[in-house]
Amino acid sequence: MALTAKGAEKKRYILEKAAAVFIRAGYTSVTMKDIVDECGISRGGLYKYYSSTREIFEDILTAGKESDFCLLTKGMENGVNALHILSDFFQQQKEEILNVESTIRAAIYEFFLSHKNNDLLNKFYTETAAVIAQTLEYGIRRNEITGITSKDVGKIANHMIVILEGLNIVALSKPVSPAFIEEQLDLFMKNLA
Amino acid sequence: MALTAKGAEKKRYILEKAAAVFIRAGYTSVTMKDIVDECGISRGGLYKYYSSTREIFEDILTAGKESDFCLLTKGMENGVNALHILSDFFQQQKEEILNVESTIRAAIYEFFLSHKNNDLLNKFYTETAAVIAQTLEYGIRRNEITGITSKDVGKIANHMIVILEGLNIVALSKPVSPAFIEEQLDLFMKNLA
Amino acid sequence: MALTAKGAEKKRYILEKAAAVFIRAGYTSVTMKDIVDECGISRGGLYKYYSSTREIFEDILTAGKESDFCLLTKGMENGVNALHILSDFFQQQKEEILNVESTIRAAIYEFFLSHKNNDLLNKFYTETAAVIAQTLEYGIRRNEITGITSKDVGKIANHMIVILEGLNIVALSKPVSPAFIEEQLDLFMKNLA
Amino acid sequence: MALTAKGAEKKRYILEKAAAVFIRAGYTSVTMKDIVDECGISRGGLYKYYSSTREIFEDILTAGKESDFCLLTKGMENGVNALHILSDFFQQQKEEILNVESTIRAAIYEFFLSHKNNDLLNKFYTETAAVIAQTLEYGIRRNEITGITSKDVGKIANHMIVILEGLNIVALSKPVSPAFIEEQLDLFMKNLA
DNA sequence: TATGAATGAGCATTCATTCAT
DNA sequence: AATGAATGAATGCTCATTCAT
Repeated sequence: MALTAKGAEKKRYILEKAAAVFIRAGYTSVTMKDIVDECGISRGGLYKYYSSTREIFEDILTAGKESDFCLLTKGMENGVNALHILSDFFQQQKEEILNVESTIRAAIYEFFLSHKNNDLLNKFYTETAAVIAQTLEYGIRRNEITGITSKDVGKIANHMIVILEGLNIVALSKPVSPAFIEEQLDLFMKNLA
Repeated sequence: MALTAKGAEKKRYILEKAAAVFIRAGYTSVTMKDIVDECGISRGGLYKYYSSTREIFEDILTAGKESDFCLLTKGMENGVNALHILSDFFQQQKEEILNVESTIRAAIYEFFLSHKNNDLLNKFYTETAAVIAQTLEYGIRRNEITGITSKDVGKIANHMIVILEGLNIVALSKPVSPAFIEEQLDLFMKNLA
Repeated sequence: MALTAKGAEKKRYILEKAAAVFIRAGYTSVTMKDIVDECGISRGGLYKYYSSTREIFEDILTAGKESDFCLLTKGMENGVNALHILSDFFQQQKEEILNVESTIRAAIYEFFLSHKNNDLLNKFYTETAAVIAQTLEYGIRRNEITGITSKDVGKIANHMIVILEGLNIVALSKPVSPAFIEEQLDLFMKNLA
Repeated sequence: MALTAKGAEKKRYILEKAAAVFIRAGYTSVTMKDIVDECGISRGGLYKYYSSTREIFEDILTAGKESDFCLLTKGMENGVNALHILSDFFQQQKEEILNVESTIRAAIYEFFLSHKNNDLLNKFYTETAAVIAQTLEYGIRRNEITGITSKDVGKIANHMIVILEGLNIVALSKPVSPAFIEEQLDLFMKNLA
């Protein structure tokens, strides 16, 4: 049965409330009841739309995707200097890492660790790497990035993902300072200059 | 009550079997029953030694510690060339990352994500960073590492941890090739030369 | 969450069935399973309303209160002769003592013995003593009770409770005859004449 | 198998330690493990002598019996004034009631309430009543007790038991003052004068 | 549609009891 | 005899899931 407009709205409402739960409590420990309570609806009402926390979480991920690297695509569309684009992107990532405790990131790791045969994270990495690579190519083309050649962009894009993931994990193990993150990102930037 | 020799042996047996379960199934989904079944003992028999999967897991972590960076300490004790030490260490890390699916690493991430106020991982990072920093100092002192000065070793040691953690996470999201890992580690090595 | 009318009815049903179990089996040995079985509902169904036998038992006590001394308050309200009121009250107590094996009294003693820091029984004694004292005052005021003065009512009211409790305990240890109880209550009555 | 002298000694040791446990924790909640721990022996060691807490408790009761009314029998043997004997007995009972929290009395009630078809308490009451009755007869014979005649001694002896039991129960529900107990016992004494 | 009471499968946990050493 | 590790039956308790209203 196709969802009516009203149904789609209800789903959005559920995702929004559920996201708050996942941010607060992580992934594994969240029960359908937790989400029912947060939404203020009935069990039956929730089950009409979703039959597991997994389904809900996957929908949250799908809905929230793109937003991460739209800074990059928008920047290229607007012809912004590649180094500025990357700098803005890093700034955004830094903010996220500093506030990692109040983002859904921990839940995402839990989710993907507890569903081994899941390639959502893999897809996300591949897509992000592609957009970063595009940005690098864009910067090389415009002579704004000179430290690397076209053949290295894949490697460097992956390096960036590796470093950002590493920073997130470390930040989840203990609060980190802005200086720590800047230092680490600077080490990456040295690859480009 | 102090454990008898026999009791200690039984504990070791339980840890070994439980580790197999955690490697196979991660952390959160593992139940006391799973471990009971794997051990081939009775419920009461397990509870005599451990009262929760958390307790068991923490004991596994404690027992398995140190082993990770003993390559570094041993190398320095034996006066090995710093670059060789690091190279060996990378080789070891590479192997672990390639086989991350059959190590307990995924369970460790799950464990630490589901017990937020836990600083085991934090401690582990701090200790590892310290040993890496020592190794870098050692290399600088011996003129084997020339690309960095003493004041950078902390930053670089942390960078290494960030990259290794990032690689592990990425490797958990999809199988990665040896080439991929080498490529990424080489980017790190460029900082030292 | 406030209970719906239906929920309140279910609770009453559970209390009724549970009371039968407590009367039959006492307090300590009763399990949630016993009550589940008696109610003919599921475990989860019971746990929705109560999470322990203790909670259930406390609700039974709360629900069943007052009834014991309403004979006294009603009598005074209706201007009945004090000695008649007491006589009726004794009659009621006698019946209860004779049938103590099929009342919840044994369970009450068990309950209160196994939860030491519980002042439900204490409260019950205090309240009962107060109503008895009121009745005695009432009788003295009306010149129906002449053997004691106002200053003795507290002592005598307590004496009554002591004797009633003693009779209950003795009756629980072996079946007693109506004559035995009458004899003992008469010894108390001699204090009033 | 008859117990050796050594076995009998071990049993006495177990009973002594177990009594401490029952005084501290009541009857129902005590497990064989609690007693094993208190005795500092092995499970097997305990099971060699006793196979349940019930058996142990019954042995404690049997061993401790007589002591309660030996004051009465001794008094008569020594030709003490009946009113003095009773006064001493009351004094003893008062002490026990005041310290009821640190005696085995609560455990006794729990024990007898949780084993309905048990006539130990009944027997105890019958025996105590008999000795009290003897003491009353003795006092009547010696013209020390004048308020009652021989035909009332049974009734009065039972009354005494009823009041003592009532006092114990009330004292278990809340700490009582010496004055409270004296007051109540005085009301009883008025029957004799 | 929406509700939330009811279900029962499944894991957690405790203890009396046994038995190889 | 004494030990205490091991057993497993029994109960506690939670949740995903269903379904009558």
